[in-house]
Amino acid sequence: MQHHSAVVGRPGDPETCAACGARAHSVCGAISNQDLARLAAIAVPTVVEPHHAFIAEGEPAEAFFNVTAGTARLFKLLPDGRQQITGFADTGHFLGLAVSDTYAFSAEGIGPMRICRFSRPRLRRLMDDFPALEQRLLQAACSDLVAAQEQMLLLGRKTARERVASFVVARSRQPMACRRAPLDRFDLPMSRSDIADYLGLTIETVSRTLSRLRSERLIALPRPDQVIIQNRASLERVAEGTA
Amino acid sequence: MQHHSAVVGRPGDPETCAACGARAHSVCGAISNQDLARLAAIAVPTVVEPHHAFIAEGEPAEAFFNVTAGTARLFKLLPDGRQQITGFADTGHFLGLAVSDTYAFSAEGIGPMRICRFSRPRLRRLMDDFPALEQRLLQAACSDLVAAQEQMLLLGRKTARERVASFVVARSRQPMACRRAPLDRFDLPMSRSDIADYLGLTIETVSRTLSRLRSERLIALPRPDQVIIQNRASLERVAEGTA
DNA sequence: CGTTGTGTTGATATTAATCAACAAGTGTGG
DNA sequence: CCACACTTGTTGATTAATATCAACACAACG
Repeated sequence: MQHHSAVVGRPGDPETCAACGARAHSVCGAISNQDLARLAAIAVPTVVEPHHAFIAEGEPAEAFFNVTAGTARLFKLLPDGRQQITGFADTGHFLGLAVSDTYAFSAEGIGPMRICRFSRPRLRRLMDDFPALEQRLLQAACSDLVAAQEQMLLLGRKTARERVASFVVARSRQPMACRRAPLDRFDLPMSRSDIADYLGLTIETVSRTLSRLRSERLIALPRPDQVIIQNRASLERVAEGTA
Repeated sequence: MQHHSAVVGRPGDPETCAACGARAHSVCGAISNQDLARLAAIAVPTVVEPHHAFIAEGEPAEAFFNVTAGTARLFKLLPDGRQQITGFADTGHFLGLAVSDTYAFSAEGIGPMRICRFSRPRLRRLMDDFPALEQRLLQAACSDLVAAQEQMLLLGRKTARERVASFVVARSRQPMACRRAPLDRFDLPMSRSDIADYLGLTIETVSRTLSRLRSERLIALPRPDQVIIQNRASLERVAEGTA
Protein backbone atom coordinates (compact mmCIF):
# COMPACT_ATOMS: atom_id res chain seq x y z
CA MET A 1 0.00 0.00 0.00
CA GLN A 2 2.25 2.70 -1.31
CA HIS A 3 0.40 5.56 0.31
CA HIS A 4 1.30 4.29 3.73
CA SER A 5 4.94 4.99 3.19
CA ALA A 6 4.70 8.33 1.40
CA VAL A 7 5.62 11.62 2.99
CA VAL A 8 3.36 14.30 4.43
CA GLY A 9 3.84 17.67 6.13
CA ARG A 10 7.49 18.14 6.99
CA PRO A 11 9.82 16.15 4.80
CA GLY A 12 10.85 12.99 6.58
CA ASP A 13 7.66 12.37 8.55
CA PRO A 14 6.06 9.08 7.57
CA GLU A 15 2.68 9.70 5.96
CA THR A 16 -0.24 9.16 8.26
CA CYS A 17 -3.11 7.91 6.15
CA ALA A 18 -5.75 8.52 8.74
CA ALA A 19 -8.63 6.82 7.00
CA CYS A 20 -6.75 3.89 5.70
CA GLY A 21 -5.40 2.81 9.00
CA ALA A 22 -2.54 4.92 10.18
CA ARG A 23 -1.73 6.26 13.58
CA ALA A 24 -3.82 9.40 13.83
CA HIS A 25 -6.99 7.40 14.20
CA SER A 26 -5.72 4.24 15.78
CA VAL A 27 -4.57 6.54 18.57
CA CYS A 28 -8.19 7.49 19.13
CA GLY A 29 -8.81 3.83 19.80
CA ALA A 30 -12.28 3.69 18.32
CA ILE A 31 -11.43 1.42 15.45
CA SER A 32 -9.38 -1.75 15.40
CA ASN A 33 -6.25 -2.20 13.33
CA GLN A 34 -8.00 -5.04 11.57
CA ASP A 35 -10.88 -2.83 10.47
CA LEU A 36 -8.45 -0.12 9.45
CA ALA A 37 -6.63 -2.59 7.25
CA ARG A 38 -9.92 -3.48 5.57
CA LEU A 39 -10.64 0.19 5.06
CA ALA A 40 -7.19 0.68 3.58
CA ALA A 41 -7.94 -2.09 1.10
CA ILE A 42 -10.64 -0.05 -0.62
CA ALA A 43 -8.95 3.36 -0.31
CA VAL A 44 -7.91 5.11 -3.50
CA PRO A 45 -5.12 7.59 -2.69
CA THR A 46 -5.45 10.70 -4.83
CA VAL A 47 -3.45 13.87 -5.34
CA VAL A 48 -5.67 16.98 -5.50
CA GLU A 49 -4.60 19.95 -7.61
CA PRO A 50 -4.77 23.23 -5.71
CA HIS A 51 -8.13 24.97 -6.24
CA HIS A 52 -9.69 21.88 -7.78
CA ALA A 53 -13.04 21.21 -6.07
CA PHE A 54 -12.95 17.48 -5.42
CA ILE A 55 -16.37 17.78 -3.81
CA ALA A 56 -18.91 20.03 -5.56
CA GLU A 57 -22.19 21.11 -3.97
CA GLY A 58 -25.17 19.61 -5.73
CA GLU A 59 -23.26 16.91 -7.57
CA PRO A 60 -23.94 13.21 -6.96
CA ALA A 61 -22.39 12.08 -3.68
CA GLU A 62 -20.47 9.15 -5.09
CA ALA A 63 -17.60 9.02 -2.69
CA PHE A 64 -16.36 9.65 0.78
CA PHE A 65 -12.90 11.00 1.60
CA ASN A 66 -10.18 11.22 4.19
CA VAL A 67 -7.63 14.01 4.09
CA THR A 68 -4.14 12.48 4.16
CA ALA A 69 -2.09 15.62 3.57
CA GLY A 70 -2.82 19.33 3.46
CA THR A 71 -5.95 21.27 4.37
CA ALA A 72 -9.24 21.57 2.50
CA ARG A 73 -11.72 24.40 2.74
CA LEU A 74 -15.36 23.32 2.85
CA PHE A 75 -17.72 25.97 1.54
CA LYS A 76 -21.16 26.90 0.32
CA LEU A 77 -21.97 29.58 -2.23
CA LEU A 78 -24.90 31.92 -2.84
CA PRO A 79 -25.88 32.55 -6.49
CA ASP A 80 -24.30 36.03 -6.42
CA GLY A 81 -20.92 34.68 -5.33
CA ARG A 82 -21.06 35.28 -1.59
CA GLN A 83 -19.20 32.44 0.05
CA GLN A 84 -19.31 30.85 3.49
CA ILE A 85 -16.53 28.51 4.53
CA THR A 86 -18.21 26.01 6.86
CA GLY A 87 -14.97 24.47 8.03
CA PHE A 88 -11.43 23.49 7.31
CA ALA A 89 -10.54 19.81 6.99
CA ASP A 90 -6.97 19.22 8.08
CA THR A 91 -5.01 16.00 7.77
CA GLY A 92 -6.99 13.13 9.25
CA HIS A 93 -10.42 14.65 8.69
CA PHE A 94 -13.27 12.60 7.16
CA LEU A 95 -15.29 14.32 4.47
CA GLY A 96 -18.31 13.89 2.26
CA LEU A 97 -20.60 11.74 4.34
CA ALA A 98 -24.12 12.47 3.10
CA VAL A 99 -27.63 11.13 3.49
CA SER A 100 -28.88 12.86 0.41
CA ASP A 101 -27.67 11.66 -2.98
CA THR A 102 -25.93 14.97 -3.66
CA TYR A 103 -23.26 16.84 -1.69
CA ALA A 104 -24.43 19.75 0.45
CA PHE A 105 -21.14 21.66 0.13
CA SER A 106 -18.01 21.96 -1.94
CA ALA A 107 -14.44 21.19 -0.91
CA GLU A 108 -11.12 22.17 -2.41
CA GLY A 109 -7.53 22.21 -1.26
CA ILE A 110 -5.69 25.17 0.17
CA GLY A 111 -2.46 24.54 -1.61
CA PRO A 112 -1.41 20.99 -2.52
CA MET A 113 -3.13 18.15 -0.73
CA ARG A 114 -3.74 14.44 -0.85
CA ILE A 115 -6.87 12.52 -0.06
CA CYS A 116 -8.01 8.92 0.13
CA ARG A 117 -11.18 8.28 -1.82
CA PHE A 118 -13.76 5.63 -0.91
CA SER A 119 -16.57 4.82 -3.29
CA ARG A 120 -19.91 4.96 -1.53
CA PRO A 121 -21.15 1.44 -2.39
CA ARG A 122 -17.90 -0.15 -1.26
CA LEU A 123 -17.88 1.90 1.93
CA ARG A 124 -21.51 0.92 2.52
CA ARG A 125 -20.68 -2.75 2.18
CA LEU A 126 -17.68 -2.39 4.43
CA MET A 127 -19.75 -0.61 7.09
CA ASP A 128 -22.35 -3.37 6.92
CA ASP A 129 -19.66 -5.97 7.47
CA PHE A 130 -17.70 -4.07 10.11
CA PRO A 131 -19.90 -2.00 12.37
CA ALA A 132 -16.93 -0.53 14.25
CA LEU A 133 -16.31 1.53 11.15
CA GLU A 134 -19.81 2.97 11.20
CA GLN A 135 -19.31 3.75 14.86
CA ARG A 136 -16.13 5.63 14.02
CA LEU A 137 -17.90 7.66 11.33
CA LEU A 138 -20.77 8.44 13.68
CA GLN A 139 -18.20 9.85 16.12
CA ALA A 140 -16.62 11.91 13.35
CA ALA A 141 -20.03 13.27 12.32
CA CYS A 142 -20.84 14.13 15.95
CA SER A 143 -17.64 16.07 16.45
CA ASP A 144 -18.24 17.95 13.18
CA LEU A 145 -21.68 18.76 14.53
CA VAL A 146 -20.28 20.10 17.78
CA ALA A 147 -17.84 22.27 15.81
CA ALA A 148 -20.71 23.51 13.62
CA GLN A 149 -22.76 24.49 16.69
CA GLU A 150 -19.82 26.42 18.11
CA GLN A 151 -19.42 28.16 14.75
CA MET A 152 -23.11 29.11 14.69
CA LEU A 153 -22.64 30.78 18.07
CA LEU A 154 -19.64 32.63 16.66
CA LEU A 155 -21.40 33.72 13.47
CA GLY A 156 -24.68 34.64 15.09
CA ARG A 157 -23.61 36.32 18.31
CA LYS A 158 -19.92 37.21 18.50
CA THR A 159 -18.32 40.53 17.54
CA ALA A 160 -15.55 40.71 14.93
CA ARG A 161 -12.96 40.89 17.71
CA GLU A 162 -14.39 37.86 19.49
CA ARG A 163 -14.57 35.91 16.22
CA VAL A 164 -10.95 36.52 15.32
CA ALA A 165 -9.75 35.71 18.85
CA SER A 166 -11.86 32.51 18.82
CA PHE A 167 -10.35 31.55 15.48
CA VAL A 168 -6.78 32.02 16.68
CA VAL A 169 -7.44 30.05 19.87
CA ALA A 170 -9.17 27.23 17.96
CA ARG A 171 -6.34 27.06 15.42
CA SER A 172 -3.79 26.82 18.22
CA ARG A 173 -5.64 23.75 19.45
CA GLN A 174 -5.79 22.16 16.01
CA PRO A 175 -2.92 19.68 16.60
CA MET A 176 -4.84 18.50 19.68
CA ALA A 177 -6.40 15.85 17.47
CA CYS A 178 -3.08 14.08 17.84
CA ARG A 179 -3.25 14.55 21.63
CA ARG A 180 -0.61 17.21 21.67
CA ALA A 181 -0.83 20.35 23.75
CA PRO A 182 -2.12 23.57 22.16
CA LEU A 183 0.70 25.40 20.43
CA ASP A 184 1.62 29.00 21.15
CA ARG A 185 3.31 29.35 17.76
CA PHE A 186 1.71 27.95 14.61
CA ASP A 187 1.09 28.56 10.92
CA LEU A 188 -2.16 29.55 9.26
CA PRO A 189 -2.45 27.53 6.06
CA MET A 190 -5.30 29.71 4.76
CA SER A 191 -5.40 33.25 3.35
CA ARG A 192 -7.06 36.29 4.93
CA SER A 193 -9.82 35.83 2.39
CA ASP A 194 -10.49 32.30 3.66
CA ILE A 195 -10.42 33.45 7.27
CA ALA A 196 -12.93 36.19 6.41
CA ASP A 197 -15.25 33.78 4.61
CA TYR A 198 -15.01 31.41 7.57
CA LEU A 199 -15.75 34.07 10.20
CA GLY A 200 -18.46 35.89 8.25
CA LEU A 201 -16.36 39.06 7.99
CA THR A 202 -14.45 40.95 5.26
CA ILE A 203 -10.71 40.64 4.72
CA GLU A 204 -10.26 44.24 5.86
CA THR A 205 -11.96 43.57 9.18
CA VAL A 206 -9.92 40.41 9.73
CA SER A 207 -6.71 42.28 8.98
CA ARG A 208 -7.58 45.24 11.19
CA THR A 209 -8.64 43.00 14.05
CA LEU A 210 -5.47 40.89 13.91
CA SER A 211 -3.46 44.13 13.84
CA ARG A 212 -5.25 45.37 16.91
CA LEU A 213 -4.71 42.12 18.82
CA ARG A 214 -1.04 42.46 17.89
CA SER A 215 -0.83 46.08 19.06
CA GLU A 216 -2.35 44.92 22.36
CA ARG A 217 0.35 42.24 22.68
CA LEU A 218 -2.13 39.37 22.83
CA ILE A 219 -0.55 37.87 19.72
CA ALA A 220 2.44 38.43 17.46
CA LEU A 221 2.51 38.02 13.69
CA PRO A 222 6.11 37.42 12.63
CA ARG A 223 4.75 36.75 9.14
CA PRO A 224 1.17 37.19 7.92
CA ASP A 225 0.72 33.41 7.96
CA GLN A 226 2.32 32.73 11.31
CA VAL A 227 0.82 33.43 14.73
CA ILE A 228 2.39 33.50 18.17
CA ILE A 229 0.03 33.64 21.11
CA GLN A 230 1.61 35.96 23.66
CA ASN A 231 -1.18 36.07 26.22
CA ARG A 232 -3.37 33.01 25.92
CA ALA A 233 -5.49 33.75 29.00
CA SER A 234 -6.46 37.21 27.76
CA LEU A 235 -7.01 35.97 24.24
CA GLU A 236 -9.36 33.28 25.52
CA ARG A 237 -11.24 35.87 27.54
CA VAL A 238 -11.66 38.00 24.42
CA ALA A 239 -12.88 34.93 22.51
CA GLU A 240 -15.55 34.27 25.15
CA GLY A 241 -16.66 37.88 25.43
CA THR A 242 -15.36 38.05 29.01
CA ALA A 243 -12.57 40.55 28.33
CA MET B 1 -46.02 0.82 26.20
CA GLN B 2 -48.38 3.57 27.12
CA HIS B 3 -46.60 6.27 25.16
CA HIS B 4 -47.53 4.59 21.93
CA SER B 5 -51.18 5.29 22.43
CA ALA B 6 -51.01 8.81 23.83
CA VAL B 7 -51.97 11.91 21.90
CA VAL B 8 -49.74 14.47 20.21
CA GLY B 9 -50.26 17.59 18.15
CA ARG B 10 -53.93 17.91 17.27
CA PRO B 11 -56.19 16.08 19.68
CA GLY B 12 -57.17 12.77 18.20
CA ASP B 13 -53.98 11.98 16.31
CA PRO B 14 -52.33 8.82 17.60
CA GLU B 15 -48.95 9.62 19.13
CA THR B 16 -46.06 8.95 16.86
CA CYS B 17 -43.15 7.91 19.04
CA ALA B 18 -40.52 8.40 16.41
CA ALA B 19 -37.62 6.94 18.31
CA CYS B 20 -39.42 4.07 19.87
CA GLY B 21 -40.74 2.63 16.68
CA ALA B 22 -43.63 4.57 15.32
CA ARG B 23 -44.49 5.56 11.81
CA ALA B 24 -42.50 8.74 11.29
CA HIS B 25 -39.28 6.80 11.09
CA SER B 26 -40.46 3.49 9.78
CA VAL B 27 -41.69 5.51 6.80
CA CYS B 28 -38.11 6.56 6.18
CA GLY B 29 -37.33 2.87 5.81
CA ALA B 30 -33.89 3.00 7.34
CA ILE B 31 -34.68 0.92 10.38
CA SER B 32 -36.69 -2.28 10.67
CA ASN B 33 -39.79 -2.63 12.76
CA GLN B 34 -38.00 -5.28 14.74
CA ASP B 35 -35.16 -2.94 15.65
CA LEU B 36 -37.63 -0.19 16.44
CA ALA B 37 -39.39 -2.51 18.84
CA ARG B 38 -36.08 -3.21 20.56
CA LEU B 39 -35.44 0.52 20.79
CA ALA B 40 -38.90 1.03 22.25
CA ALA B 41 -38.07 -1.51 24.94
CA ILE B 42 -35.41 0.74 26.48
CA ALA B 43 -37.19 4.05 25.89
CA VAL B 44 -38.26 6.05 28.92
CA PRO B 45 -41.12 8.37 27.94
CA THR B 46 -40.85 11.66 29.81
CA VAL B 47 -42.93 14.80 30.06
CA VAL B 48 -40.79 17.96 29.95
CA GLU B 49 -41.94 21.05 31.80
CA PRO B 50 -41.87 24.19 29.65
CA HIS B 51 -38.53 26.04 30.03
CA HIS B 52 -36.91 23.13 31.81
CA ALA B 53 -33.54 22.41 30.18
CA PHE B 54 -33.54 18.64 29.83
CA ILE B 55 -30.13 18.90 28.18
CA ALA B 56 -27.65 21.35 29.74
CA GLU B 57 -24.40 22.39 28.07
CA GLY B 58 -21.37 21.13 29.95
CA GLU B 59 -23.22 18.53 32.01
CA PRO B 60 -22.44 14.82 31.69
CA ALA B 61 -23.96 13.39 28.52
CA GLU B 62 -25.81 10.53 30.18
CA ALA B 63 -28.68 10.11 27.80
CA PHE B 64 -29.93 10.43 24.29
CA PHE B 65 -33.42 11.60 23.35
CA ASN B 66 -36.15 11.54 20.76
CA VAL B 67 -38.77 14.26 20.64
CA THR B 68 -42.21 12.64 20.72
CA ALA B 69 -44.35 15.76 21.05
CA GLY B 70 -43.72 19.47 20.83
CA THR B 71 -40.64 21.41 19.76
CA ALA B 72 -37.36 21.96 21.58
CA ARG B 73 -34.96 24.82 21.13
CA LEU B 74 -31.29 23.83 21.10
CA PHE B 75 -28.99 26.63 22.18
CA LYS B 76 -25.59 27.76 23.32
CA LEU B 77 -24.86 30.66 25.64
CA LEU B 78 -22.00 33.12 26.07
CA PRO B 79 -21.04 34.08 29.63
CA ASP B 80 -22.71 37.49 29.29
CA GLY B 81 -26.04 35.95 28.33
CA ARG B 82 -25.92 36.25 24.55
CA GLN B 83 -27.70 33.25 23.14
CA GLN B 84 -27.55 31.40 19.85
CA ILE B 85 -30.25 28.90 19.01
CA THR B 86 -28.51 26.27 16.88
CA GLY B 87 -31.69 24.54 15.85
CA PHE B 88 -35.22 23.53 16.65
CA ALA B 89 -36.00 19.87 17.27
CA ASP B 90 -39.55 19.09 16.22
CA THR B 91 -41.43 15.85 16.81
CA GLY B 92 -39.38 12.93 15.57
CA HIS B 93 -35.99 14.58 15.99
CA PHE B 94 -33.10 12.76 17.68
CA LEU B 95 -31.12 14.73 20.22
CA GLY B 96 -28.09 14.58 22.46
CA LEU B 97 -25.74 12.34 20.55
CA ALA B 98 -22.25 13.26 21.74
CA VAL B 99 -18.72 11.99 21.44
CA SER B 100 -17.50 13.99 24.37
CA ASP B 101 -18.67 13.04 27.84
CA THR B 102 -20.51 16.35 28.24
CA TYR B 103 -23.21 17.97 26.15
CA ALA B 104 -22.11 20.73 23.76
CA PHE B 105 -25.44 22.57 23.92
CA SER B 106 -28.61 22.95 25.99
CA ALA B 107 -32.15 21.99 25.02
CA GLU B 108 -35.49 23.01 26.44
CA GLY B 109 -39.08 22.86 25.31
CA ILE B 110 -40.99 25.64 23.62
CA GLY B 111 -44.20 25.08 25.48
CA PRO B 112 -45.17 21.58 26.66
CA MET B 113 -43.38 18.66 25.11
CA ARG B 114 -42.66 14.99 25.54
CA ILE B 115 -39.47 13.11 24.89
CA CYS B 116 -38.24 9.53 25.00
CA ARG B 117 -35.07 9.13 26.99
CA PHE B 118 -32.43 6.48 26.31
CA SER B 119 -29.59 5.96 28.75
CA ARG B 120 -26.26 6.04 26.97
CA PRO B 121 -24.95 2.63 28.12
CA ARG B 122 -28.17 0.86 27.12
CA LEU B 123 -28.24 2.65 23.77
CA ARG B 124 -24.59 1.73 23.24
CA ARG B 125 -25.32 -1.94 23.91
CA LEU B 126 -28.34 -1.84 21.62
CA MET B 127 -26.33 -0.23 18.84
CA ASP B 128 -23.66 -2.90 19.21
CA ASP B 129 -26.30 -5.60 18.88
CA PHE B 130 -28.31 -3.98 16.10
CA PRO B 131 -26.14 -2.03 13.68
CA ALA B 132 -29.14 -0.79 11.68
CA LEU B 133 -29.81 1.51 14.61
CA GLU B 134 -26.35 3.01 14.43
CA GLN B 135 -26.86 3.48 10.71
CA ARG B 136 -30.08 5.35 11.39
CA LEU B 137 -28.38 7.63 13.92
CA LEU B 138 -25.52 8.29 11.51
CA GLN B 139 -28.11 9.43 8.97
CA ALA B 140 -29.73 11.66 11.56
CA ALA B 141 -26.36 13.19 12.46
CA CYS B 142 -25.57 13.77 8.78
CA SER B 143 -28.82 15.58 8.13
CA ASP B 144 -28.27 17.73 11.23
CA LEU B 145 -24.84 18.53 9.83
CA VAL B 146 -26.28 19.55 6.47
CA ALA B 147 -28.77 21.82 8.26
CA ALA B 148 -25.95 23.30 10.33
CA GLN B 149 -23.92 24.10 7.21
CA GLU B 150 -26.91 25.81 5.64
CA GLN B 151 -27.36 27.81 8.84
CA MET B 152 -23.69 28.86 8.83
CA LEU B 153 -24.20 30.25 5.32
CA LEU B 154 -27.26 32.10 6.57
CA LEU B 155 -25.53 33.52 9.67
CA GLY B 156 -22.27 34.39 7.97
CA ARG B 157 -23.37 35.77 4.63
CA LYS B 158 -27.09 36.54 4.37
CA THR B 159 -28.79 39.88 5.07
CA ALA B 160 -31.56 40.20 7.66
CA ARG B 161 -34.15 40.11 4.88
CA GLU B 162 -32.64 36.96 3.35
CA ARG B 163 -32.42 35.29 6.76
CA VAL B 164 -36.05 35.88 7.61
CA ALA B 165 -37.22 34.75 4.15
CA SER B 166 -35.03 31.62 4.45
CA PHE B 167 -36.51 30.89 7.85
CA VAL B 168 -40.09 31.16 6.62
CA VAL B 169 -39.37 28.96 3.59
CA ALA B 170 -37.56 26.35 5.73
CA ARG B 171 -40.39 26.30 8.27
CA SER B 172 -42.94 25.77 5.51
CA ARG B 173 -41.01 22.66 4.51
CA GLN B 174 -40.80 21.36 8.06
CA PRO B 175 -43.61 18.77 7.67
CA MET B 176 -41.67 17.38 4.70
CA ALA B 177 -40.03 14.96 7.14
CA CYS B 178 -43.30 13.07 6.91
CA ARG B 179 -43.17 13.26 3.10
CA ARG B 180 -45.86 15.84 2.83
CA ALA B 181 -45.70 18.79 0.48
CA PRO B 182 -44.50 22.16 1.81
CA LEU B 183 -47.36 24.05 3.39
CA ASP B 184 -48.39 27.55 2.39
CA ARG B 185 -50.07 28.12 5.74
CA PHE B 186 -48.46 27.03 9.00
CA ASP B 187 -47.87 27.95 12.62
CA LEU B 188 -44.64 29.16 14.21
CA PRO B 189 -44.32 27.39 17.55
CA MET B 190 -41.53 29.74 18.67
CA SER B 191 -41.53 33.39 19.82
CA ARG B 192 -39.95 36.34 17.99
CA SER B 193 -37.18 36.16 20.55
CA ASP B 194 -36.42 32.56 19.57
CA ILE B 195 -36.50 33.42 15.87
CA ALA B 196 -34.08 36.29 16.51
CA ASP B 197 -31.69 34.09 18.49
CA TYR B 198 -31.85 31.49 15.73
CA LEU B 199 -31.19 33.95 12.91
CA GLY B 200 -28.53 35.99 14.71
CA LEU B 201 -30.73 39.12 14.72
CA THR B 202 -32.68 41.16 17.27
CA ILE B 203 -36.43 40.78 17.86
CA GLU B 204 -36.96 44.26 16.44
CA THR B 205 -35.23 43.40 13.17
CA VAL B 206 -37.20 40.14 12.86
CA SER B 207 -40.46 41.98 13.48
CA ARG B 208 -39.66 44.79 11.06
CA THR B 209 -38.53 42.36 8.37
CA LEU B 210 -41.64 40.19 8.67
CA SER B 211 -43.74 43.36 8.49
CA ARG B 212 -41.99 44.42 5.32
CA LEU B 213 -42.43 41.00 3.67
CA ARG B 214 -46.11 41.31 4.56
CA SER B 215 -46.42 44.82 3.13
CA GLU B 216 -44.87 43.45 -0.07
CA ARG B 217 -47.50 40.67 -0.18
CA LEU B 218 -44.93 37.87 -0.09
CA ILE B 219 -46.47 36.58 3.12
CA ALA B 220 -49.48 37.21 5.32
CA LEU B 221 -49.55 37.13 9.12
CA PRO B 222 -53.14 36.50 10.24
CA ARG B 223 -51.76 36.12 13.76
CA PRO B 224 -48.20 36.77 14.94
CA ASP B 225 -47.64 33.02 15.20
CA GLN B 226 -49.22 32.03 11.91
CA VAL B 227 -47.73 32.51 8.44
CA ILE B 228 -49.29 32.27 5.00
CA ILE B 229 -46.94 32.24 2.06
CA GLN B 230 -48.57 34.30 -0.67
CA ASN B 231 -45.79 34.29 -3.23
CA ARG B 232 -43.51 31.33 -2.69
CA ALA B 233 -41.42 31.87 -5.82
CA SER B 234 -40.54 35.44 -4.85
CA LEU B 235 -39.95 34.50 -1.23
CA GLU B 236 -37.53 31.78 -2.31
CA ARG B 237 -35.72 34.25 -4.54
CA VAL B 238 -35.36 36.62 -1.60
CA ALA B 239 -34.06 33.76 0.56
CA GLU B 240 -31.36 32.95 -2.01
CA GLY B 241 -30.38 36.57 -2.59
CA THR B 242 -31.67 36.40 -6.16
CA ALA B 243 -34.52 38.87 -5.70
C1' DC C 1 -59.59 47.09 35.28
C1' DG C 2 -54.96 47.39 35.89
C1' DT C 3 -50.87 44.43 35.02
C1' DT C 4 -47.84 41.78 32.38
C1' DG C 5 -45.87 39.75 28.41
C1' DT C 6 -45.32 39.88 23.51
C1' DG C 7 -45.07 42.12 19.31
C1' DT C 8 -44.71 46.37 16.49
C1' DT C 9 -42.89 50.74 15.05
C1' DG C 10 -39.88 54.97 15.35
C1' DA C 11 -35.40 57.62 16.31
C1' DT C 12 -30.64 57.26 17.05
C1' DA C 13 -26.12 54.95 17.72
C1' DT C 14 -22.68 51.68 16.51
C1' DT C 15 -20.37 48.12 14.15
C1' DA C 16 -18.54 46.37 10.31
C1' DA C 17 -18.85 46.89 5.15
C1' DT C 18 -17.41 49.46 1.34
C1' DC C 19 -14.44 52.30 -1.27
C1' DA C 20 -9.80 53.72 -1.81
C1' DA C 21 -4.83 54.07 -1.39
C1' DC C 22 -0.69 52.03 -0.48
C1' DA C 23 3.01 48.53 0.99
C1' DA C 24 5.38 44.22 0.59
C1' DG C 25 6.35 40.07 -1.86
C1' DT C 26 6.64 37.13 -5.93
C1' DG C 27 7.44 36.01 -10.46
C1' DT C 28 8.47 37.35 -15.37
C1' DG C 29 10.96 39.00 -19.00
C1' DG C 30 14.09 42.25 -20.76
C1' DC D 1 20.11 42.37 -12.17
C1' DC D 2 16.40 45.28 -12.47
C1' DA D 3 11.75 47.01 -14.05
C1' DC D 4 7.21 45.60 -14.18
C1' DA D 5 2.95 43.55 -13.25
C1' DC D 6 0.29 41.02 -10.08
C1' DT D 7 -1.13 39.18 -5.76
C1' DT D 8 -1.85 39.59 -0.91
C1' DG D 9 -2.14 42.14 3.07
C1' DT D 10 -2.61 46.56 5.63
C1' DT D 11 -4.55 50.97 6.80
C1' DG D 12 -7.68 55.11 6.27
C1' DA D 13 -12.26 57.58 5.23
C1' DT D 14 -16.95 57.07 4.55
C1' DT D 15 -21.36 54.60 4.23
C1' DA D 16 -24.86 51.43 5.21
C1' DA D 17 -26.99 47.88 7.80
C1' DT D 18 -28.57 46.47 11.96
C1' DA D 19 -28.44 47.13 17.03
C1' DT D 20 -30.01 49.89 20.68
C1' DC D 21 -33.11 52.80 23.10
C1' DA D 22 -37.80 54.14 23.56
C1' DA D 23 -42.79 54.36 23.05
C1' DC D 24 -46.88 52.17 22.19
C1' DA D 25 -50.63 48.49 20.86
C1' DC D 26 -52.87 44.49 22.11
C1' DA D 27 -54.19 40.21 24.25
C1' DA D 28 -54.16 37.21 28.20
C1' DC D 29 -54.92 37.06 32.97
C1' DG D 30 -55.53 37.82 37.73
